[in-house]
Amino acid sequence: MAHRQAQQRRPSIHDVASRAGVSAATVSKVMAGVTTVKPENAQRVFDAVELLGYRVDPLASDMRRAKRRIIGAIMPEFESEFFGQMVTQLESLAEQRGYTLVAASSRESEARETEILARMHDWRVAGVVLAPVRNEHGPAAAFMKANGMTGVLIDRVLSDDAFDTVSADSAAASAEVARELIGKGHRHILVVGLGEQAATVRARLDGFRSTALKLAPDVRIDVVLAETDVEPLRAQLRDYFGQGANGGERPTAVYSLFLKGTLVALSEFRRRGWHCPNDISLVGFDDAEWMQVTWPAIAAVVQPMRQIAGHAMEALFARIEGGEGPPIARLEPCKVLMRESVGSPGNGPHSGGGDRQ
Amino acid sequence: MAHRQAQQRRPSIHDVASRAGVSAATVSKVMAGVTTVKPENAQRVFDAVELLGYRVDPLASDMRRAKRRIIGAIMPEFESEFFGQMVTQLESLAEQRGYTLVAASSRESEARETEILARMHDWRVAGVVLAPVRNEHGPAAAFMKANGMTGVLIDRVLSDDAFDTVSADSAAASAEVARELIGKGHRHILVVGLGEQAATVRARLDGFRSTALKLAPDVRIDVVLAETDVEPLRAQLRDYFGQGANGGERPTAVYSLFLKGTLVALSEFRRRGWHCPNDISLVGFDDAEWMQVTWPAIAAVVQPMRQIAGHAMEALFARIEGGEGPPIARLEPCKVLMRESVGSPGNGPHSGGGDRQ
DNA sequence: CAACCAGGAAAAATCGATTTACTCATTTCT
DNA sequence: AGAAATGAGTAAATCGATTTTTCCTGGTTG
Repeated sequence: MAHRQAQQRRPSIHDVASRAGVSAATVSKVMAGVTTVKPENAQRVFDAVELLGYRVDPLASDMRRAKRRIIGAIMPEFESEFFGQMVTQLESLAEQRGYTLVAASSRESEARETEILARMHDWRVAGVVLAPVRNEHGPAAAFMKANGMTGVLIDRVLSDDAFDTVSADSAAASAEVARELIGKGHRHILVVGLGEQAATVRARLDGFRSTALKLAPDVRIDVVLAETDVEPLRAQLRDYFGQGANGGERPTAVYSLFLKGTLVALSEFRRRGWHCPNDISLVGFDDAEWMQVTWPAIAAVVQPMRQIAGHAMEALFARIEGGEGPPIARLEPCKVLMRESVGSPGNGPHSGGGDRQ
Repeated sequence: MAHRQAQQRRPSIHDVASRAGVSAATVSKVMAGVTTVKPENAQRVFDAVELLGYRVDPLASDMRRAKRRIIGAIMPEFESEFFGQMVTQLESLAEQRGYTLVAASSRESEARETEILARMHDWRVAGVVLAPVRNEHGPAAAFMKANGMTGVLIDRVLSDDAFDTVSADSAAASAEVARELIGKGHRHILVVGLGEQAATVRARLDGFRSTALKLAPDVRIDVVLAETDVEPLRAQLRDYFGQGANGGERPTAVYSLFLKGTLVALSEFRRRGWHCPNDISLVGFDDAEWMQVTWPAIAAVVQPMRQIAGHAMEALFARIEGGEGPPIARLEPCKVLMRESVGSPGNGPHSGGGDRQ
């Protein structure tokens, strides 16, 4: 597949040693930057390294250490902007410290999560950044505990008695969304969510509800929560709106607790010919690039991805380097971007069916 | 960080061997499924493995092989649906064959691409799936050749003299887009693209242009291509439309050759208050989930992600297992989804400025 | 009965580094 | 001056497997 010459075995530390006329141990020291090597010998090693194109084999190098310079990252998915950026960021941070990031997708399955973790344990990774499918009480975190693994939990977690956690301050952000919606005059709001078990769903729901009720005790908050998958949620939402249309009662705003919910809500509005914000307002947790170019632009809660990634890695490396002390639970503040999809109720023509296009 | 008991060293093959009263070599054979072991001894090994919770250390296991059971994947980014799905899929396929996938993002930089490749070479990966930033003629592919690495090139490539390639049939898809747009009556079309050097950009442009000209020799095709980044493209597009507005001439349709271009086009339409498809039609290369829930739904070319991933891995493993023969260039057919963002020119009110919302 | 063969398992070499223990020289200190 | 400390370097052990080589034990064969 390439030049035969290039095919031959890569030079090992011994090749360099013999070329430089020193022992392998000396070469190892030079490569590690130890200063107790005679400059003359160091130079000969450098020359040999240059000549042979020698590079340390990280795998062999890691063999002797109990913890290898590998960080594992487990995300529920790679397909969304949020987790895509997260992996990119984590990779970059790991790399800065000379570690290799091995990322895996649990594909929203707790079973897979534990499998992947077991495999990472086999690799004797130095640490793991786990974004659990549900929350900090799942089998994955238990596995990590039982096996004495070092790790940080992020995103769908609140706090844990064994691991540091870093997540967005969902409750505060949701409270702000409530303030905005109540402030605009909404008194009948639907909250849409997926995965009742996800730590963040409850935080978001509670944060929203408590603030909304405090500001407007007469507010009506309906909740549609699906357990596991998006399609059931779509069906539930269809039912919900079907009933509401019959009774004549319809919420004037929808708050979706997660990205796919925003998509489902939008597609349901579409189906019924409702337009934002005239017929109904919409805010979603999680921002995406497309949300600012559509008509209307979709209001969204922006998670501080970089802060989450940064603090997660900081906490992780502190533990890897032996940091003691009780686990720390961090909450990073979000930004709420109010865009055109939010208006005041009754401010536009309340169309019953599609009329545009 | 966990039970002290769990903290202790993991059992090695020797621990199993002594527990089972056999040699390490025998344990190794049992683990590898070699049949020349007395059933009685095999059973004792199994028992010891069970008792100690032994698992093979993949790193140590890979030490002696020239090629390790690791596949490297280098993508230009992780943030888009396309590459996110690609990584997920590749990971799954690698895993099926007992390999670990190590993914890295080149962040659209050729320099980083080569750095990552060098690091993967250090790891002595068995093979690499490279989605190059530009095309198959970059420094990364050259590095792979020079170092005798095994690999497959995907996505922004056409064919190569050293590596198998797998990509979407951009030209054919673009031809179909041309047929659709010409068929709807469009005779002034703007094509928007990024990265003139990307193999696919030229293929898409040529495929579109040749078919459009064949069907309607009088068609006017304008092209706005930015070299490297999205922001310059936005500026160029702004200029383009600014001039067109002065001359009174404006394209009736836009074909974006890549996802971000579709976003830029949409946001430019937004800025000018143009609506799809009444004021202008839009088709983009690359589909995304949100495109079918917006108003209008955005027409898009869907890349056969699973096929690309599947054939890439097939080709890669064939080479890893020593497959010979000239490199194969595969083109996978795309699907074109014509959605509401495409209409016939002059079919709706040609608004000069925003009038809705 | 010696020679040969085969099955099964153990011993030893290997992969490519790091780290420990030890050896000489020099210095430094008492 | 003699002991202790320091500097610079090497041989060998080690990490945890795999693979090659060697060895042993019966059984068969000439």
